[in-house]
Amino acid sequence: MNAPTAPRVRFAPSPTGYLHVGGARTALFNWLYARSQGGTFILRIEDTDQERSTEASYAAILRGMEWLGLNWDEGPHAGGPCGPYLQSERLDIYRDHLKQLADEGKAYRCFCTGDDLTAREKAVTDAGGQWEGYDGKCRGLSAEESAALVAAGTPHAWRLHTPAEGVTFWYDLVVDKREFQNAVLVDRVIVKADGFPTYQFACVVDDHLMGITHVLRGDDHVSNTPFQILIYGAFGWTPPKFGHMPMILGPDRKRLSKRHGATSVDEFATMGILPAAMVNYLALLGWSIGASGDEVMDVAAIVKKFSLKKINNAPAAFDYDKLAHINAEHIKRLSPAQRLELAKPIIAGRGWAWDPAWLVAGADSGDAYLARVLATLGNRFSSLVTLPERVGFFYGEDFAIEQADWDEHVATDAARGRLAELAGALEAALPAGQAHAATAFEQVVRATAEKLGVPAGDLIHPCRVALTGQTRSAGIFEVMELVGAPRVLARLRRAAG
RNA sequence: GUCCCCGUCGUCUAGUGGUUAGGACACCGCCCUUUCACGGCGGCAACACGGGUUCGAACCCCGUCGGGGAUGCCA
Repeated sequence: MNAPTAPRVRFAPSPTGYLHVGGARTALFNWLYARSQGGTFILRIEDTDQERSTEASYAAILRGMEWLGLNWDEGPHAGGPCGPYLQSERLDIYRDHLKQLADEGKAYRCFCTGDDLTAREKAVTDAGGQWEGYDGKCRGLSAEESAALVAAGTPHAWRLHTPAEGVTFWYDLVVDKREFQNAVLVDRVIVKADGFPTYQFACVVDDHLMGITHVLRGDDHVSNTPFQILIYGAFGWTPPKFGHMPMILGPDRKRLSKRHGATSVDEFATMGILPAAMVNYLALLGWSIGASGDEVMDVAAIVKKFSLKKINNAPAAFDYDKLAHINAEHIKRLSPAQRLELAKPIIAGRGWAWDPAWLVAGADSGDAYLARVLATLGNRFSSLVTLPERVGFFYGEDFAIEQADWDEHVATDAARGRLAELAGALEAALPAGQAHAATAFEQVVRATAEKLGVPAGDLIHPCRVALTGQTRSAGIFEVMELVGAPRVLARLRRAAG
């Protein structure tokens, strides 16, 4: 019986932008595979594009990975036996490997410039032909011609000799057998004129040297795979297993872009999405937990259930509504203490602070007060971004007032009269200078309604708008208790005009 | 254009020859209720189309259409 070797997988982003959802999903699935199989997850930075790679992007990617909780066993900062993990620091390795292929006649110098290529392409298409990629012009250069050009200082790239016939295929982890006619593959560049390897070359060399066993990547890489398999073949290496995951599309099933809304994990973070919710939603995109089971899962549950077999093979549309739902479910499952930690910086960020003069029993500190506020919210606390507007009226007098609600419920003679009546009753019934419980407020409100001969609701609704500025809030008596009698009276009188 | 992949409610999906085609999000209605939310109950809504194969197709085959990807000295 063969002991299965622990898989080694990697996420290999290029630092040319923020960590977007597609990349995050790819990273997540690799991470999930490693964690579920007891394997190793490697982070490798593919910064071989000198033009586009930036420090800021590099930092953004690491930040995004950390935010999502996708820790890597080998990679930047973590180190590891196969480093360095930045391709720009592995140039000598690629050079040595290129030399091997060159010596064996498997790679050749190409002196064509980009302009040469576009000119030839234009010539072909103008003649009504079909340009099918590099035409192999420099493949036929003799050693002497090549040497002469080099001696003259002509810049050149290196291309791989690819076979003109036959097929290249592999058994994909997601879509079963995939095959390409070698005839459609062209001699692509493996080392650029600036001496840097192309993605195709660096990726293969590194995956091999780093012992990668499974390459899980986006479906947009499918057409790169046969060429890369040819590179493995040129070295005499055994390719890893490949799995190509479906793309993530925008809600309109077009390529996901900024115009659809947030696309970077940073943006989701500022939108108040919890990392656990983001991971949960991303896991649900293109993967299914099977016939039964709760879709709302923490990371441990996802790791436990994860299986490559359940990866879908059709592109999936990103649904912001469902993400919001998953996020709300995660918030709902948080303990009061966890919610408090989540809310504290948001409240502090607004400059809001508790004041003992509010006379709220049991709230003898900012944390204790906020904890009680959050308790009244209950499941209404479903989004980090809407939290301030939900609790603003607990922290000051300049809370937002819904004008339409105010006009309808407060700004009428009848309502004003009732509110004035209620204010008077509260003042008379509730001793000043001390805290009062919700039940005490309720008693007075109901008694006043009875005295006025109106349904309690006729007093409650104007009250809610007067106290909170909105028609929606937690139970109004709990609100009164936490706003505290002094402020309740002030607001009622202000509303009563 | 060429090559590759995909095609179940609007969306994410379950389903691998026989199901009243299931769940979730969204949407609608009812209940609960001092409002909102939560919760509960119910509803709307799908096998892209056309041919086969088969006693029987969402499931297998072919074609069409539709969507996506690739076609770089980007990754």
